[in-house]
Amino acid sequence: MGPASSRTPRTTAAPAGAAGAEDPRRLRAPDRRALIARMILTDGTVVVDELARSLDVTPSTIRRDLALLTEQGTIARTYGGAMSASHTAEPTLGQRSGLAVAEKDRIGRWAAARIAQGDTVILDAGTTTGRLAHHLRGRTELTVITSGLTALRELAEADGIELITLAGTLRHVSQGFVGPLAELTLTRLTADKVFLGADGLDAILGICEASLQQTALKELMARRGGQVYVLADSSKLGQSPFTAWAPLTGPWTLVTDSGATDDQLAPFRALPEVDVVTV
Amino acid sequence: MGPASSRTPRTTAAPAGAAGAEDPRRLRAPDRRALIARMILTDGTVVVDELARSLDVTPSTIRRDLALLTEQGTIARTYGGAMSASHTAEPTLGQRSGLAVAEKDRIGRWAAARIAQGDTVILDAGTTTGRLAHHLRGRTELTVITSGLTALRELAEADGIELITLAGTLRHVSQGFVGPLAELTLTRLTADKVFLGADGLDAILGICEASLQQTALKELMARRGGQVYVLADSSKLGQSPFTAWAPLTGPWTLVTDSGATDDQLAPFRALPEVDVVTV
DNA sequence: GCATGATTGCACGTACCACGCAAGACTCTG
DNA sequence: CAGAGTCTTGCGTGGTACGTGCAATCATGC
Repeated sequence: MGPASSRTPRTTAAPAGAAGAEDPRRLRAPDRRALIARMILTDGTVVVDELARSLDVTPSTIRRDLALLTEQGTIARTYGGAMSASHTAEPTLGQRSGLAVAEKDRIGRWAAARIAQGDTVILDAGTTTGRLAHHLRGRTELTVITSGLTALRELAEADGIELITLAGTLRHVSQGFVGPLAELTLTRLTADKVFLGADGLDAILGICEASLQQTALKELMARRGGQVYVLADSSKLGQSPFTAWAPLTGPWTLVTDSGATDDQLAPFRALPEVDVVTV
Repeated sequence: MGPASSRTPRTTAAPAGAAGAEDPRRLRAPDRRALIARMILTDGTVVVDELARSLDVTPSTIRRDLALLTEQGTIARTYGGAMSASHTAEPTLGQRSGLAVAEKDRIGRWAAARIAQGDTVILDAGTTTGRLAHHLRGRTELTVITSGLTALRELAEADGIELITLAGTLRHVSQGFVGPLAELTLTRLTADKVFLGADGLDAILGICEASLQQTALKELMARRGGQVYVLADSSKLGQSPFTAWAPLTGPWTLVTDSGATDDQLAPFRALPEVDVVTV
């Protein structure tokens, strides 16, 4: 069409109706974006063309807005529009959980593969067990008992999973529930498999944590489950950052990443009751 | 890597391992679709081209699969791929939280103002109590006991608040914990104030919920707290959407929005032990 | 009142998508 | 064991949405 047609359409009448009343002032950009975000949050889904019509801007502008909101993490684009996006924002979570994301994810994936249909499992609090929980989404006929808010978040929408939380007081730093109430709840439950996290791990001393509340709970968890798995990326092995310890008595399996050195693994391999797995 | 490789990749080796054995038979269509569905549920997001490569079929086939799954409601298409669609299809919490947001927020704000420093409060599950929790962020010297995941999320990072969760099984639709474990935990706790939500509210019958587990827990909560507040926007008053009821025996306070009609409020005002507040 | 920055509409090239068609694979039946 | 029917897949075509550069317009601050 007219290449010189740069005539401002700004004051032209709106395409649909409202012939007499010209638009006094449209929504400003930030307000419009906020409105779009709210529409998506409440309606769940929006369509680009409809937004363009109802807000009286071109689809290009809507696309730009949606791109902005997407980058911001509020929403997710679909083919002709956008939708709400609560649990798609992985990069933020990944960044926050910080170190060794890939390793934790590999460990979590391997552990998830150990869990069979019909199993009841206990998931400790922590980012690694959170990754494990992530890989359980979509599974069915599974009972998950957890004291971790991360795992809880991952599985909150997983309809196929029976999700049981322990009671307790929230440790904000570790996003997990601890204390007498958590232990009380555990006395009413057992599980097929237990997956424990660790701030530090020593072959003789066991699991190292920042507080006795945490170690006490881990000890109890280990006793309430059949098989015990300790998920710890290689940066944790041989470390003792704190002074509270949870000794591991029965047989258990150490799951770590392939970045672990032989020096790190040797003390664990020397133990007869410990199985060592690197992924 | 194949540049213009339109050669049938049918017999190319599988990407991982099994070098010698040529692919005897790829995944069957239903299996492939189930696998795609699970990948989307666990990973949150997939890309058409990657799926095509990893499953060794053309993008067309993947698109067809995704179209099928979309129609089935399992997933949602995005521009170059697909993502999980848990809340778009289902009228669970997403839509419900969309209703009367402003009212719920006003009610939550008012309730938050009732809570003093040093208080211990019980927060029921639900969106309205979630708003209440939202307005407690930043407060200090406060103990919050809750059975709701929404409140838990709001206060997970609130360092100043001692946050205690009840144990229990998660009801995915209401995002709250219920069951014997929740009740067990409550027997170890009391609070100064209790804030209950409601799916429906009747002056005589009490609080209406979808399950007896919920009503049983609400009853117990009411008994474990000093003052009892029921937070219910005006759309809930006089409604009985379900058949499970939690009667309210002692004195309590109804907190609703100013949209409530006199007809709705009259039955409650007639009760001597009930205080009615509109915000 | 003027300059600067943000915002918007338009145009263009690219990528993705839906549909139809024909060949191949699998299953069921006689 | 053979043949027919059904399902599935790969490819081609037309259509649509997408993202971005560019120029004009509007809002804001001095």
